[in-house]
Amino acid sequence: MGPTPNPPPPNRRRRATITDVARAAGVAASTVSRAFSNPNRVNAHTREHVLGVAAELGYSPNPTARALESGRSNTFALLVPDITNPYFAGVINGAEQAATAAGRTLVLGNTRESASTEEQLVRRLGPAVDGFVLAASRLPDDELRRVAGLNAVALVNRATRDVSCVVADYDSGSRQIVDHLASLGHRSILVLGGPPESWSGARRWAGLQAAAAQHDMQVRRFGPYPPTLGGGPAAADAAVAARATAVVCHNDMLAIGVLRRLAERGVDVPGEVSVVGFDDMFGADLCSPSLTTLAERTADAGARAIEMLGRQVYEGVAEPVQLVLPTHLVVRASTDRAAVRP
Amino acid sequence: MGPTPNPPPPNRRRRATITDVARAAGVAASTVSRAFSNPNRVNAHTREHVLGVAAELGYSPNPTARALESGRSNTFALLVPDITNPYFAGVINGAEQAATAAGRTLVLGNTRESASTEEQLVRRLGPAVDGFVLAASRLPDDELRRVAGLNAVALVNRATRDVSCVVADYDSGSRQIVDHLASLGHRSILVLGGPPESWSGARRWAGLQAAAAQHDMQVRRFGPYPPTLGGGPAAADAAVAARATAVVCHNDMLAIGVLRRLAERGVDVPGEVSVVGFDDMFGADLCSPSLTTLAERTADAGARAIEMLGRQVYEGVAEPVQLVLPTHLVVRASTDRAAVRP
DNA sequence: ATGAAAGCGCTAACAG
DNA sequence: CTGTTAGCGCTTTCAT
Repeated sequence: MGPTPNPPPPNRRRRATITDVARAAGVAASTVSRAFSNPNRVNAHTREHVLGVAAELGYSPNPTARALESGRSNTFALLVPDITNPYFAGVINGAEQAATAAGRTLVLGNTRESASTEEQLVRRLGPAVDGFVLAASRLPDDELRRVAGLNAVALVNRATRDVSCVVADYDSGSRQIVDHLASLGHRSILVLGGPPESWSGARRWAGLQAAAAQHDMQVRRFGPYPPTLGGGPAAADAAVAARATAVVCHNDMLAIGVLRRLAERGVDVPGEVSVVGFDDMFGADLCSPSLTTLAERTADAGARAIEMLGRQVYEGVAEPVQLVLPTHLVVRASTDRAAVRP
Repeated sequence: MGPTPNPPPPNRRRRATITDVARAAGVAASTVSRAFSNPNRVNAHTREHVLGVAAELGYSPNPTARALESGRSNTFALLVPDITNPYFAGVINGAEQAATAAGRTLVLGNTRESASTEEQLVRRLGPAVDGFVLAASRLPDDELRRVAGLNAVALVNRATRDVSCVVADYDSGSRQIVDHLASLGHRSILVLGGPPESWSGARRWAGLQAAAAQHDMQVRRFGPYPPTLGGGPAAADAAVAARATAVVCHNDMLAIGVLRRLAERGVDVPGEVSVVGFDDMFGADLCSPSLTTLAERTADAGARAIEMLGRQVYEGVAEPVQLVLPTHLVVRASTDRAAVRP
C-alpha cells in the first residue's frame, strides 16, 4: 500500500497561505491570523485591508493547521451500524444538521454491525476528531469506557455507566404499544425478537413485559430473528404456528417482512393478526397494510448527541449526562380489534 | 462565535506523540516515523522494538499532523442534496465503503437542495479534504469548474465539460421504460416532471422523447412537480384529467405519491393506468401496488466516484473521465396492459 | 496595535 | 540504518 513515489501534481492551483496574504498586505503573518480569529484585537483599518487582500487571493484559513496547533479539529465522527438503514438516516440527518449549525464537520463511519470494525474506526479516527457519536454501538461496556477516556463520546440508544447518552423512552413506548393492544381487546402478545446483543431490543422486551404484567396480559418472545426483511418469513411462520393474535416485532424492517409473509400465506392483517413495529422508519406507511409502530425522535437524538459532545469538548463539561427522548405510537392500519378465535 | 476563553480541559488522557515513543524507545523521532510509514527502511529489530513501545503507549500517528506536512488529508467529502432521501443512501453507502477500503475518511455534507449551502460547504471543507464527490450537484457549470480548479472533484449524476463524473445510463433506461410500455400496448405516455434544474430530469425527459419517437408513441410532459410524496396529488390529478394510460414519474418518491392519490380517487393501477418511477429506491417494492421503476447502481456510483478521486489525487491522473453506469428496469405490479379506452 | 519567534506532531531531506 | 534539522500553516506568547 506504498504511495506512488511522487505523482506529478495535478494541474491545480496552490492555495494561498497566511504568509502569502501577509506579504501581499505588507503585514506580519500574526496580524493576518488575528484579523481572522481575533478581529477586535487588530486595528479596524488594517483589518479591512488584510481581509480585502485575503479575499482577492482567495485565502481561507487551513483547518488542518489550526487543528494541529489547537489540538481541536472541530470535527466529530458519527458511527452507525448500518448506513443504509432508514432508521439511522434520521440520526445522521439530525447530527449533520447540528454539526453544521455549530460550524463543525461531521465524519461518517459505517460499522457494518461489527464490533471490530467499530473499534478499528474509533482507533483510526480518534486522533483526528474531537469526539464520537456512537449510535447503537456494538462495543462492550468496558471498551466504551476506554474510548471515552481518550475521546469525548455520546451514545445514542445505548447506555453505560460514566458515558453520556441519549436514549429513547422505551418504557413509555412499550407501555403505549401494550395499552393500545389491550384497548383493542388483545389478551396476549407475541414478541418477535431481534439480535440478542441489541441494547434497545433488551429495553424493549423489558418494557413490554412490565406493561403486559400491568394489564395481566400474556407475553412470550420468539427469536432471535435478523432485524431485516429477510427475517420476516421465519418470524411470521412462527407467529402463525403459535396462533398469535398480536405480534410486536423488534423493528419495522422485520415487521414489514412479517407483513409480507402473512400476506403470502393469506393471513389477514389486521383481521386475524395485529402487527406492531418499532422505529417508524421511512416505508412504514408505504407498506400495506400500513404499519402501526413506535416512533422515535431519531433526528433529535442525533442533534442532541452532537450538542453533548460540544459541551464536553468546548465547554469542559465533564459530568456524563443521560437524556431520555420521548416516543409515541403511530397507529396505522396493521392493528385492530382482536379476532374471536374458535 | 468566539470560543470560550479557556475551558478547563476535560479529564482526558493526553495522547502519546511520536516524541514520547521516541524517548521511551531510545531512538529518534524520525525512526519512529519510519517504523510506521516506511517499515522496510528501518532495521527489523529496532522496528519491532519501536512498534512494541508504541503499542504499550497506545500511540497512533496523528492524521492531522501528517496532513499538514503532506498537504494530503486522506479525506474526501461527499455532498448530497438530501441526506434523508433513500436514493442517496445508496450513494453514501458505496462511497463510504470505497473510502474505508482505501483507508480514507469520508466527510458527509447535506446541501439541503440549496446551491448556496453547497457552495459554502465546498469553501469551508475545501482546504481540509483531498477532493469532493458532488452528487446531483445544484452548482452551475462554471462554479463546478472553478471548484474543480482548487480540489479534485467527481460528479455523480451530473456532467459538465472538464470535470470527471459518473452518470447513470438514462438513454438506455428511458428506452427500457418505453419499450416496456409499448410492449404492453400503450400508445402514449405522460411524463410527470420534477424540478426544472434537475440534470437527471432533463436527461430522462430527453431519453423518453427519443425512445417514444422510435415507437411512434406520443409523449407529453406535465409539471414541474416537487419530487416528493407531496407532489403526488397534483401530479395524479393532472394525469387523470388528461386521461393518461401510462405515466412516467420523475422519481419514485413522486411515483409513490401518485399511486396513493390514484388509490384515494379509486383509480385502478395498473388496470386503468400504469405507473413507472425512476430510482428503485428503498420502498418501491413496499408500496402497493409495488412500483415498476428504473434501477440505478447508486452504491456503485458512489464507489466509482471515490475511486476517481483517488486516481486524480494520489496518482496524478489529470484527464477528466466520464463513466456511464448501466440501468435496468425492475418490473413490478404498477404496470400492465393498456386498458381499452372508450 | 503589531511584529518576531517558537512550536503543535509529523515527515523529508541530508548527513553520518 | 539512524540521527539531526528544517519546515508544513497556523496560533500564540512575548516584545516592542
